[in-house]
Amino acid sequence: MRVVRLLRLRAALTLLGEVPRRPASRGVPGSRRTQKGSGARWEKEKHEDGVKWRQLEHKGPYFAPPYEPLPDGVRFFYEGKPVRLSVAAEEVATFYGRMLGHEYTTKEVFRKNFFNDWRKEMAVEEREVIKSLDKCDFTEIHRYFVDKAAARKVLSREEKQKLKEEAEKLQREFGYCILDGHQEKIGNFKIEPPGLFRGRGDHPKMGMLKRRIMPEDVVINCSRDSKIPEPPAGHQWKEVRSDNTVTWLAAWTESVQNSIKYIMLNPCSKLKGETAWQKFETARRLRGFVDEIRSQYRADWKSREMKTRQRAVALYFIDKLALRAGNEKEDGEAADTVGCCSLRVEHVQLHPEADGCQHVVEFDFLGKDCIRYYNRVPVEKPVYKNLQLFMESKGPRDNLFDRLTTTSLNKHLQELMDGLTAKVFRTYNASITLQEQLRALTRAEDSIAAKILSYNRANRVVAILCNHQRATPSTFEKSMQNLQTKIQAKKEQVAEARAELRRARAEHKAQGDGKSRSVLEKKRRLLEKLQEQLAQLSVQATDKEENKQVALGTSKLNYLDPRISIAWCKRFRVPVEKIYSKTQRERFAWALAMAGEDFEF
DNA sequence: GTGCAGACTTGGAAAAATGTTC
DNA sequence: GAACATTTTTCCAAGTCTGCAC
Repeated sequence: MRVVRLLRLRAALTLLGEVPRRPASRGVPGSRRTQKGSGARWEKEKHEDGVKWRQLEHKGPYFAPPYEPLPDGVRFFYEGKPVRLSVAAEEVATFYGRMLGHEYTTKEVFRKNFFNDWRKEMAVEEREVIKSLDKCDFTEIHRYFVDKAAARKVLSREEKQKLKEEAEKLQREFGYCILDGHQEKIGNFKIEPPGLFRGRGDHPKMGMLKRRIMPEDVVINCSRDSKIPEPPAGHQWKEVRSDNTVTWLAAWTESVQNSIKYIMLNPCSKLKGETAWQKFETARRLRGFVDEIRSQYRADWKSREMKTRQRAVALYFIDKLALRAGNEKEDGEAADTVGCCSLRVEHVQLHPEADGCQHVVEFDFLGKDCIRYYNRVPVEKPVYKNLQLFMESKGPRDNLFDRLTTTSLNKHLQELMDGLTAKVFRTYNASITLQEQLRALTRAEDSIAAKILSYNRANRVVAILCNHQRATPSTFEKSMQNLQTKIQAKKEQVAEARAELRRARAEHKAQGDGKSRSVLEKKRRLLEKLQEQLAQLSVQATDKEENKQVALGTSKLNYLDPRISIAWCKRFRVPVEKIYSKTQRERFAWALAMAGEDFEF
């Protein structure tokens, strides 16, 4: 079902993609064209190459509170008998216990990894006893956490207020830093608490123990002359360094994948805002190059070199289908997912004819986060022929583009345009699509609600292009039904109001006095109001249905140049709060400061 | 080229906050 | 003002891409 829906929406998208593109109007960061008001905060500050700051001062990260042992009444059972666990073993048991209702705990890999790591935390005697997860009973632990969550929900107003104030205090104390003389918000000032690793899809490491991070694991980054953050009492930092070519404040190595995690600034900070702005400027710059790049890769489909042909076909997919680059992954370390360059023969099927089109390529693979990408696309004949060639005498597990890597692809792109990489195409195509869609869908005479539907639809076209999917919300059916009930009720009200208006009209005709006239006017206004409400409700229903399995957030936050949306709001008199929430407006402060209603991507 | 570490962006799910209805 | 629905924010996993060593 989902696949069919996406396919249909994609077909519509392809059609709209045929609309001729308007010539680029190029704006340079800081140029008059793109700016309105001073935007001074967003003038690029002159740091030499690679330097991110002159001054960085902060309080260090906030650590998860120490483990609180379970109360005596909450027991763990093994083979039906209560077993008292050591604190270390109990803590890890609670990580599993609190997840009992979750699907993860039904997965064999998760269970196996958890049990394996749990046993490492046990004392020798515990290990002697606890030998099989199937004989473990965590239900009391689970219930304890469920009750605890429920108790939090029913706290009194005062108690809730107190908790809120405590959180705010924490935010004030650890949530900000000073960067080059300005106070900036930190994105994630809390060190990740210990728990069980929740890898997505068929992740081979799911269920493994994510160790508790101690100050001794943490590297602090701050300026030499600043007040060095105090480690928690009785502890010390792994290292304190002063590296102003990076933006992170603190870092540690996570125990499951052995990768580095960072404390970084919030997206509303100047530093993050500037990089986002730069990213969109690079994508805008691509507008001026894209025609030539397209003609070049088309020419390269006929190259004598296999490597060049593969690169040209891959680039075509990246451009046309907004596929990700697809870096190589170590097998066994993560779920088996692919992007463009790592596609295997088994991920594509060639159809000489399908859906009434010639040369159809069927893609079916798991992309980032194990989200399935399924698409059937008619391609140009040389692409089709090349794919046949690339697949010749290969097994299903072989790489489709065996002569291509993301590094070589990006090296090539860099030669075509300064700063160009595979991902820029995603940004470029997402933003240009939003702009085109808004132009095609918005009508100036529409109501605000209808304009917002148009905006969401434009946003949705982009999300579908980028394959941003979500699980259907669990409450979807029910809430849809509620909405339908509401619509039905409103329809009845409208019918009733219409009848009343008819009666009032007759009454006025008969009486012809001022009183009946004012009644008539009142009835007319009522009908209008109800009709408007009905229209709004049905718009809501349409939007909801179309959005069932599409996630709009990622494209909105990462791929769509906010200046396009802001300009649209200004042009069509839609309050920007209808499009961006408070945090989103803070994140896009740079764009709000500079985009006028005539901004063009 | 290839492998790896590091730094940063992008991603959906889950939790929390807020709004609506009875 | 409780119960439920919806929206917003937080969380942290999973990508991209660069630079360096060999």
